[in-house]
Amino acid sequence: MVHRVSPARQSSSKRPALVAPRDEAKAVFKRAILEAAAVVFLERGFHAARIQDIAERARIGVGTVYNHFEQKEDVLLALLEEHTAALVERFAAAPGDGPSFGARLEGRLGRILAYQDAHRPFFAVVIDYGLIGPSSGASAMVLKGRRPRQIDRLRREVVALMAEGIDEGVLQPRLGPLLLGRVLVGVLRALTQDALLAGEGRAVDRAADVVEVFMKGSAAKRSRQP
Amino acid sequence: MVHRVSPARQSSSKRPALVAPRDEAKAVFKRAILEAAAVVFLERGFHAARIQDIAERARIGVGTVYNHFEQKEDVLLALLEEHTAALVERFAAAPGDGPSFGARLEGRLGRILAYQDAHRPFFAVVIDYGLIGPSSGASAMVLKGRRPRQIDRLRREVVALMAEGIDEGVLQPRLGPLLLGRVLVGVLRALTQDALLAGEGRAVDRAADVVEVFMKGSAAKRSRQP
Amino acid sequence: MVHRVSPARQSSSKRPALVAPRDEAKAVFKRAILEAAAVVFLERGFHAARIQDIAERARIGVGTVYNHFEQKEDVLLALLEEHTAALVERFAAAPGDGPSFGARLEGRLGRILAYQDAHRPFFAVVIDYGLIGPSSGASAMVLKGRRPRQIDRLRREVVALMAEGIDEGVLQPRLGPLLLGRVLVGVLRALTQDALLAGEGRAVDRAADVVEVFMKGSAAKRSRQP
Amino acid sequence: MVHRVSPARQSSSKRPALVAPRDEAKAVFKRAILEAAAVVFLERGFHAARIQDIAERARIGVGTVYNHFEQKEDVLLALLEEHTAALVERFAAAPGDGPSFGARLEGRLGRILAYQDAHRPFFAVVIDYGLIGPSSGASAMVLKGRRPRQIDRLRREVVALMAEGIDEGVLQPRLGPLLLGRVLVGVLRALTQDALLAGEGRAVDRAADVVEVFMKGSAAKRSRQP
DNA sequence: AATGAATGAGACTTCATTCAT
DNA sequence: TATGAATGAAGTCTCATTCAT
Repeated sequence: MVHRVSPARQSSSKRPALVAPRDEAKAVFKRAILEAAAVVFLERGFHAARIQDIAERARIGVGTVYNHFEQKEDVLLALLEEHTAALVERFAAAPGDGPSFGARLEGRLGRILAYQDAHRPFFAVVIDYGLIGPSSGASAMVLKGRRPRQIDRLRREVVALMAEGIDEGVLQPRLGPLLLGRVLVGVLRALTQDALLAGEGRAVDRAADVVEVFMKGSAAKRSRQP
Repeated sequence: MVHRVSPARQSSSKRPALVAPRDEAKAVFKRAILEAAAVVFLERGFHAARIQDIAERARIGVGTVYNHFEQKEDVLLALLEEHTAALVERFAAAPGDGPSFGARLEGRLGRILAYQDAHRPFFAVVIDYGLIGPSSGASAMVLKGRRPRQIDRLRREVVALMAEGIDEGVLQPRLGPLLLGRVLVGVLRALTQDALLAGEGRAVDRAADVVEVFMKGSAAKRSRQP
Repeated sequence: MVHRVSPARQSSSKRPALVAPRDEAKAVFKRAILEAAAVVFLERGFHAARIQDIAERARIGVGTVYNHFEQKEDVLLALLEEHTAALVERFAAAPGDGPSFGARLEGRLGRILAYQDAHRPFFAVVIDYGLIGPSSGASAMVLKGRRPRQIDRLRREVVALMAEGIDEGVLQPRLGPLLLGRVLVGVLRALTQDALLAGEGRAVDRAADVVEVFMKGSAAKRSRQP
Repeated sequence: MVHRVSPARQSSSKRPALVAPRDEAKAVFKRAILEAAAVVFLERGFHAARIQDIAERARIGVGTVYNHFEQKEDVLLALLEEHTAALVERFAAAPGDGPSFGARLEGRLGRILAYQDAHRPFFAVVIDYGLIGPSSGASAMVLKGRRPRQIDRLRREVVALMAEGIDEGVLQPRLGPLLLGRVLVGVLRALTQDALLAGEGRAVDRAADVVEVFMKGSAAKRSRQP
């Protein structure tokens, strides 16, 4: 019966001590749980993932997980919310993104993919459960009625960007922004997923490919992009 | 203890009575189970799907499922194999498919999507577990070591077609046939999935869109498509 | 779906046609079931023995078993009753058995062991469930409240014989007839069981050993046997 | 959902507090499970014994049984191993056992029977499954391939002792040590089993009877024991 | 009458969740 | 507060029994 003081920290906290030590410790545990959960959910899926698997990977006890989350479902939800919030942030337009739609898209996607590289296990989970909507009935079932707030935001951002593209005459209007968003995610998934699974290469290096395939594929008929 | 003579038949058998009654009955039950299973797997995912759900939807007893399949896993496997075999058949080149790569692709995809319209619940399952490979760790986990034969075949066919496209100079070689295959499936999924979930429209009507988006998106640099 | 006319007969009926053919056929099935059941009960025990195992070994359908016996338990009961009746018959005193207690015992046991050789699988079952009483709580549980009539008779016969031995001054009175009966069965089991399991040798050849060991072991203190 | 602190303790622990409390608690539960299991296996046999029966008798939850044993089968195995180890210990020759074979045998058996009195339910189980080998096909089936180590040891000890008796000229060589061992166990079982089932008397008081019956029954022809 | 597929009660086993330490 | 053993609800699977053929 080992009483560990703190969970395993692969990336130890580099946060300035602005937080009360107690809360910081709390945050450390929460982070460790979520990191472990991302890996386990990815490897086994939500249902096959046992709380014990998560606890073991986080090097903490099962009971501790329940000190931070009410139910298993909440771990997934927290995972989605936390990281999706980060994605929303990165997907926002940035000053240096260039004027053309393609350049803007590449900038935004690039930041997302950089984040993906830093948090691979999570990303696979988020693609499955959110991003543009649950990718399967199974995923939807796990979330039951709950609509994670950040995921909704991210989806709206993606759709809004697609609408921009249509308005600017670069994306073909026929498919509509929602479907275009799905196509974008489909291409993204296709081109970055194997890297994820195989564990080689960087997703961010595929940003240009994703943009090119998506843009050409979804270009408006007489697309003239300078 | 009610002894039902036959399971629910949503689409009653239109087969001529060329088969021995007993064997026919057996086939009827098996089919009913697989049809029910496709729906339940789609709605809840493999893990959350209870044998009882499947049995209830097929209007049979729980034990009956086990008269036809050794384990729950085998139901999924049989489902994948049976329908994927049909997909392989439809994905084969057909005489009237037209000469250009695009025309051939559209013909092949069209037949697949027509099949999808006839067997919607199944298709979502096959996309998740197979088509071009398990779409998530969860899916891979369910199949454990087992590699469904037909799914392997279908994947090889898709990849081979992509290779043809590259050889003919219509698809860009940089991504390679496997990645191109993933892109195709990604686009297919994106453009037909909502129809599946919403239950409206026909997937087959999207064939042209899928082909267009994919072909343009994956076109070789100096592609000259008449 | 094969419709067999009659079950496997290892030892086909050598009975004169004194019985109505219909009843004869019925008896043939019943016998086949009991023979198969003896083997299966021996190999796996009552609980682990599936009706299907019995049916398969008898080369008949499961349903047929239920045409002859109401429940699984009744198969065991019938098995015990039928063969135990035969044992009771053979255990009865016979004219040519010799005058001394030892000679009489050897005669009686010899006939029992000869029967055992002809019906090995059954004998192991009867030792477990009856002979002198259920040999374990498990066996008693299977029989629930039911006390097979013939087994009770056999037990009474054994005990009566032991009482004779005591009365004649050859068996020591201290243990009492019931315990002596148990000792006899214990020795019998010990000396014939391995032959049963290994399948070699004849139990009947052990009769003299059983009698010798039992008689010497249970002899009255100043036993003077001519 | 009641959380009991400790299982029923019929014989509360008389151990000095030398052990860490947690480990002690663990041992308490394991012991309670094994004690309960011995009774239930005795009363109903392995197959008819439900985990729930064992849990109820131990006054613990069903799941708790699985915290201590992987499968039902392992409960039986642990039961056999633990107690058989104790039997092996007691069956070993002891300094004060007297010189003659009979005296030595009586000493050894006496210790075994004293143990039996202290652990009646278990003893019946061990006679059924082990001691000198599985007493029925059913018992052998339950153990599948597994050969409990301690039971093998005990059997070897018994056989070795029989061989000693033969070598010393007190036991008749014709039957051989294995068969003699079986006879010994058969007599033992016969003379102590009813006490077990009826719950009256002490097995240890039968030691002399067992030895006498066995020794006289299995004596070498011209046995002259000083 | 024989057959074997259908049936569902019931048993084993897993695992989310609780709570004494 | 962290811990991990205890708990029982729930799911998979088996198999005695029924009954349409």
